[in-house]
Amino acid sequence: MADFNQNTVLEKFNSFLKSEGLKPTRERLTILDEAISTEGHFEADDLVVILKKKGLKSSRATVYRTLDIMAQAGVLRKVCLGESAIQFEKITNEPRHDHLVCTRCGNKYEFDLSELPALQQEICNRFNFTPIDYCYQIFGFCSECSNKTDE
Amino acid sequence: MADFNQNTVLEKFNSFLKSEGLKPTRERLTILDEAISTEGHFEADDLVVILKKKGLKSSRATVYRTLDIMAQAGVLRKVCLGESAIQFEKITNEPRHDHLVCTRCGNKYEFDLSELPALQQEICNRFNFTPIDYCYQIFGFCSECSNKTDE
DNA sequence: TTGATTGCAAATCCTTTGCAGGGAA
DNA sequence: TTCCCTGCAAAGGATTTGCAATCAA
Repeated sequence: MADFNQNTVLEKFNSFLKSEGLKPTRERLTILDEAISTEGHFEADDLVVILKKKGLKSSRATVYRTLDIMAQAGVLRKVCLGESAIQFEKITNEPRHDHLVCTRCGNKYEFDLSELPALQQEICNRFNFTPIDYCYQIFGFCSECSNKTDE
Repeated sequence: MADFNQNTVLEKFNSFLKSEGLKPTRERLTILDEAISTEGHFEADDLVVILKKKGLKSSRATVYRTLDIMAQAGVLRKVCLGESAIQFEKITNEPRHDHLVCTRCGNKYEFDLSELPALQQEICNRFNFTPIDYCYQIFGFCSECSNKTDE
């Protein structure tokens, strides 16, 4: 189970829906549930497949539409990890981690740069910018792949 | 004109081509030239349009293929700025800047976080990871758009 | 009832690919 | 001659959209 309060997430989602005049339909709640019980990253199509496998019908269009709403609601965030499809991950209360992405084997390694929030806030202050989210990845070769390098 | 040595870039590109057994064709050099004389970000299609406007014919396929080679050669880098198309920007010797992206109006603001390289290197050392490039953006509302916020 | 929501299929957008003709060594 | 390159058009993958039927308040 998730390491953060699912009820809080549900409330957050519901209150966002209400504030936007949207309805908490069965499809939306099912997709929310599946999305936040997924560890790590996933893309829209992964969810379509999982839901289908579980016999919970939700059209691809609805999944896309709902993921978008969840991102706006601050329940999920979009991450760019060099894949062609958009990756999503749930937003938790844990300290935010970012990723080292090996461009050779595709493996991803999480790291936690504790200094980043403060530095980031400083920049935003300077620009009078209200940060909502950020995206930070380092691309390169992981230790295994560095050794295979033939140059 | 660019604020870095174009000859160096040309040499870099040419030597990459040679090392890969590729030819410095007229099309490739034209595309290189146009790409590195573009300030800021652009996407593949922008270049197609510009080249067409200048009467320099280059098919869309060749532009895509060449931009990819340039990225491999370390002449351009791909940036993810929340657009649907891949954005490119030239790699210069100037200190690397990153972006604040306003998700409301789409404006982008450059910032320079001087502490980042050292922190990043520290992380890479810890993972024995060889960094090639990174991607860092902060999304939110710019000062103008914050004021318009209706919530 | 009324407006929001869904699923489907078609449409779009960005990017890649297959292939035949053209070009440089 | 032998590869490498190009342009074209078709294919591809991800995402969005139009619309009629359906659902929730």
